[in-house]
Amino acid sequence: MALRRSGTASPSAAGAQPTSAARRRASTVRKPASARVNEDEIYQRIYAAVLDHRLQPGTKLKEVALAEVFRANRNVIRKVLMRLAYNRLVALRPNRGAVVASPSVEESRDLFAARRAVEAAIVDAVTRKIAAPEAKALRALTASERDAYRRGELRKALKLSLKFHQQLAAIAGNGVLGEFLDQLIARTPLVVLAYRGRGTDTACSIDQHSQIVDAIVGGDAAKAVAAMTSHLQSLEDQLDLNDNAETPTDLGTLFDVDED
Amino acid sequence: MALRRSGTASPSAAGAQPTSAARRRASTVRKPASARVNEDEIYQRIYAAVLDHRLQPGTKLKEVALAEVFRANRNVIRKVLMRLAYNRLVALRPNRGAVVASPSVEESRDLFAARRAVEAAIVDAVTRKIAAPEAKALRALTASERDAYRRGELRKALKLSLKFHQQLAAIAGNGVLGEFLDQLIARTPLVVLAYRGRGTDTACSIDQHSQIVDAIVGGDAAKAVAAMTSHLQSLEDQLDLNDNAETPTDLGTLFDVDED
DNA sequence: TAGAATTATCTTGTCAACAATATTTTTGTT
DNA sequence: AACAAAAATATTGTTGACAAGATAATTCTA
Repeated sequence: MALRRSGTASPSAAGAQPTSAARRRASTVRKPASARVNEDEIYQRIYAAVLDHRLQPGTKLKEVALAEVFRANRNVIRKVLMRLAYNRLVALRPNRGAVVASPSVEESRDLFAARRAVEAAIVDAVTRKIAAPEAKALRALTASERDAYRRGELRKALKLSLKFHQQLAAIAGNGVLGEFLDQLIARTPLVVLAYRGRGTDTACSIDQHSQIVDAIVGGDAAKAVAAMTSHLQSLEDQLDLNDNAETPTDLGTLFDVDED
Repeated sequence: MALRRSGTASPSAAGAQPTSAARRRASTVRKPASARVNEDEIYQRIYAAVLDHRLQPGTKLKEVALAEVFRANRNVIRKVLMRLAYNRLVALRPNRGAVVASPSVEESRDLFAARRAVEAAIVDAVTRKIAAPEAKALRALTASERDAYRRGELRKALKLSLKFHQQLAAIAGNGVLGEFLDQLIARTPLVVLAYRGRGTDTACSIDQHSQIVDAIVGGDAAKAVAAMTSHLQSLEDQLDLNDNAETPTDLGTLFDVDED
């Protein structure tokens, strides 16, 4: 039997085996199928929402609600939630659904300790194998990072800061450590968000990045590792242990999906 | 006291209760639905099959076949495959299904390098915070490990060897690093299997474990880290770069599910 | 007969209904 | 009125069917 490429024909004309009671929704409202969002975009959207503080820790992420918002199937939502759970951005409780993760103090400390371990190894490897063009690229990266910060483009500066760490991992060339760093980077913002002190800003990190590059191009692996370690330590030191108030957000029109 | 994480680090739902309505299949299949395997067990079963060389790298893992073998739904199989893919034991190609992963030489090297980085950090932390009872437990572990090896119980010895590394992670108390180690440990056997030289055995590792413990209880962090690093290095050095022949196995009665 | 295009089959991806569990609301008792 | 039990609702988990895509087989042409 040939497969018909008949697009999205409505299955109302299925006269052969209408055994199921699926036709109850046959005459229901038909949304003009505006913007169907695919899996990766849903992931990014929810992730960004968590990072933008629009979804606070503890917020329940109900499958049907998300499915309706993104015009996606519940199956897709479920997959996305599993991915988010894998990165510890949401907690998946059996039979009780998903909630935005609220990392504990201990977990936060562990996270930074892990970053120190992983990024120390990365910097060590980079120092041993870096070539001239790569060093130049690192310099350019820190330069544009500083530039963005001076212009007040904090969002861009933060993005470039992330890219700096990822670029180091790329130069190191260890795929496994690179994956680990990706995981750590994905989890870090939630921790920072949960425990940041009021007066915190990311100013200092830029100079520290430059110092790391200096040590790397200088060929001093121990110094480079130390620079990276203290950099991450200073980031952790900016964190606080105050109460994290929970004000459960409604996720109705939270995502700016064009809802007609 | 050992803080014990859940066996394999996985964000998936753990509580699968067999309270399902299995009676509905009474008329469909002639045989009375013998052994329905739950998600975790399926994971372990496939994982063991990969490690036991019954499923060679490159073997396609078809969803329906697995579902029939394990008397499970395709959805469950899919979830298991996602977990396996997350641990890089299978490769998940879009629209083309899952195959048992065949780690490259480069990936294998990266894996061991990552293990050195992660376990170095673990050993360092252990050395700084270890207490008397924990040290005693480590001693006992290496002792029983040596015992098992001398008795020729290689399987048990290998298991205890794994436990040694995990025990260190537990003592270190860093959950994030512990998760990473779990991932690395899960991936290691496949690499060893793919690239092991013929004359390789795990004899030497036992003495090295003792040396690591010696350095730890001696309070010499640098020495302990060096011992762990060289231990892992020696494991990697036993690997080979020969051709890995692929003889695709049929997964028919490969799993010893009681198929009546 | 070899190779390419087409058809057929197989496999994964998507979907909506159904079942089971958790949560909320209501009702009854003290 | 407050607490507890029970019903009602809501949410997650599971299942089978259908659609889309990929692989294998076949046919057609040179």
